[in-house]
Amino acid sequence: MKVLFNDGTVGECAPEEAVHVIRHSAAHIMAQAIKRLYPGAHFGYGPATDNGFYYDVDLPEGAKISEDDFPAIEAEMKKIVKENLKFTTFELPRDEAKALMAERGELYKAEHIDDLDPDARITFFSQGEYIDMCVGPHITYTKALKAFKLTAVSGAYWKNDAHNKMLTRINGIAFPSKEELDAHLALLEEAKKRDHRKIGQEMELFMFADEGPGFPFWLPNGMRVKNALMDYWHDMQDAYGYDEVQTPVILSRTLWETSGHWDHYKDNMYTTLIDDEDYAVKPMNCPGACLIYKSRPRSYRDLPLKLAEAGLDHRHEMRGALHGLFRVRSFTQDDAHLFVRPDQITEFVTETAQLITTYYEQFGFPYHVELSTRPEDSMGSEEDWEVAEAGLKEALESMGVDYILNEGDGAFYGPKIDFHLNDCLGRTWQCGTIQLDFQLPQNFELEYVASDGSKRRPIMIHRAGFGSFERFIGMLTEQYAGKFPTWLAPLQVKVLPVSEKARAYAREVGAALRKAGIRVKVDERDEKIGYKIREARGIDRVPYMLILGEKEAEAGNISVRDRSNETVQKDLDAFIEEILREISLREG
RNA sequence: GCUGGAUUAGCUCAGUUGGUAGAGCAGCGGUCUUGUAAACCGCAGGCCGUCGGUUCGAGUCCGACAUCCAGCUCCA
Repeated sequence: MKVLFNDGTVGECAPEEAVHVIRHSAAHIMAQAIKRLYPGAHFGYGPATDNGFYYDVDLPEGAKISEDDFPAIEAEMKKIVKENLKFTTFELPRDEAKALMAERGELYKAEHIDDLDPDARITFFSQGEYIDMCVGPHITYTKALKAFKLTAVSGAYWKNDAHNKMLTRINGIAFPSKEELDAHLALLEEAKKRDHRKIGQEMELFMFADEGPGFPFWLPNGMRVKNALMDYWHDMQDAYGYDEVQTPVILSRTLWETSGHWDHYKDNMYTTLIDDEDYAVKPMNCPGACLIYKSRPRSYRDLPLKLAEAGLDHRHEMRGALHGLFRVRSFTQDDAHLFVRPDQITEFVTETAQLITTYYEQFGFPYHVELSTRPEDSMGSEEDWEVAEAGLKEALESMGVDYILNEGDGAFYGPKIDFHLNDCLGRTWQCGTIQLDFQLPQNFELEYVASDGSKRRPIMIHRAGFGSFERFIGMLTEQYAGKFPTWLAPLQVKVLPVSEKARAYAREVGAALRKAGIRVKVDERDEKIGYKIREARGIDRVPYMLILGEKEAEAGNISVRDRSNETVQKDLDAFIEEILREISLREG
C-alpha cells in the first residue's frame, strides 16, 4: 500500500505497517467528521490501537456524544471517504506551528508542542478542510479507508492525568477489508463468551451482592476450584522450601503507623475501633510478616527466611475500578516474604521468578514482564539500589526472560518485577510481582547477626505469583472458557443414567467414584439423555460424562464421553485409575 | 472518584405517542421410561434497582442515590 510520509514523499509500506497507517488515518477522518458535525470540538491525542483507533475530543459546552450519535458520525466518515480527499503534509517552525494550532482553537495540540523535543520537526497532515498536527505516515487518499466501525465512547483525562480535564474518547476499529472487520467482530463475540463473569454465573462459581460491592461470595463450585488451586499452591510452597504462616486480619494502628500505611494508604484501608483504640483491616501482609521476623533474634544462618501466606486482604478500591474477580475489595494473595542478605538477592529473585513462571507454564498463560527501577523520590542508598536493580536484571536475564524496562517506575521503597496476564478481551492485569524492599526492614528495625557478630539489616523480597486467588481464578476461567482441567474442575465426572431402569446402577457407580475421592454427581432426573448431556457439556463443562443404560448395567461396564465427545466403553476400575492419575499429575 | 451507558421473573430479553406487565429457558406438578447437544401438557413466579418529583394516571417523563458495563485514574 502507498503511504504519505511527513517529508512529503509517497512510498510503499509493509502490510503489517499499512494496517497501522489505515487505523491512524481513520482517527483523522473521524476527527474531521466530528469537526463537521460539532464545529466547536477540539482534539487531544488520536492514535492507532491494537485493532483500531481512538480520538480524545473536547466537545463544545453542552454538547455530548453517546453511542446513539455513532451512526451520524460514521455516515459523515463514509461521506469523507467517498469524497476521496487527498492527504497532504507540510512542516512549520515551532512558533508558527503553535500559532496555527492556537488560531484554530487546538489548545491541546499547541500545549503538546511544548512537550516535544526542541529539535523535533513539527509536521502536519491535512485532508480537505481538516488539518492535524501529526508525524504520520498516512494513507494517500481517504478512499483507502475501507472498513471501520465506532465501538465505544468513554472519558479519558488529558495526558492521562486525573488532575486534567476529562475529554471524550471515541473508540473505533478499522481493518483493510470488510471481511477482516467482520471476522474481528465475530472473534470479539466469541471472546465475550469466555468472560469469567458470565461463566462464573453460569457455572455458579461465585457471586456478588449489592450488600457488598466488590466482596466476592464463593459458591460451592467456585470453592472447589479455589481449594484445588490452594492445594497446588501448598504443594509448590513446600517444593520451594517455604514456611507457611498466617497473620491476623485486623491489627492495631501503631503497626500501620510503623509500616507507613497509616499515612500513605489510609484511604484504602478499612478501620475499626477495638476497646477505643484504632485498628485497621490489613490491606497487605508484609507488616505481619515483619512482626514474625522480629519475634526472636535472627542469625545470618537463618537467612533466607521464606514465609509464605495465603493472606486475606481488604482494600477500599474505588468503585469505578471494580471488575468481576479481577478487581475486588476482599481477596487472598498468594503472598510470601523472603528476608535475605544483600548477597542473596540475585539467587532468591531468580528462584522466585522461576516459581512464578512455573505457574504460568502450568496453565499455559502467555505473559509479559516489566522491570521498574528507582524513582526520583526514593529511599535507601545508591549502593542498595544498584545491587537490587542488578539483582533483578540478572535474574531475568539468566532465565532468558524478555522484559519491558520502566525506568523510574519502581516503588519508593525498592525496584520491582511485575508479571502481566491478558484477559479474554486482551486487557492486561498484573498477577505476579517481585518487589525488593529496603523500607520495611528499616521501619521495623529488622536485624540479623552477621558472622562477625555485627548487627545487619536484611532486605525483604515481597512476592506473589497468582497475584490473588480471585484474580487468578478469573484468569483461569477465561483461559479454559470454564472447561477446567480435571484436577481443577468443580465437577469432575457426571453420571447420566439413560432411564430410570439404570438409576440403581448409576448410583452404584457414583458411590464408587465418590469413594475414590472424585468430585461426582449423578443426574437422576427423568429427562432424555440428550438433555442431560447438553447441560453437562454446556453448563457444568464437566470433563467426563458416564452414560449408563441397561446395556452397561448388564455388562457391568461404563460408557465414558469426554470433552472431545468421543464415547468409549470402559471398565469402571480402569477409569478410576486413569482419572486419579490425571488428577494427581495435574495435567491439562 | 471521573466520562458515557444500562437496570423489567432465578437467567436471557420484549414492552408502541404515559392508561396499573409479556415470551423463552430454568423451577414446580403431571404424562412419557427415555441411548449421546433442548419430549409434551399444565401451574406458579414481578415493590419494572431504590427514593423523590411531574401527571387524573409512570415500567415509560424528570431528579437524586445504588449497583453493573465500557473506558480514564488507581491497583494484586
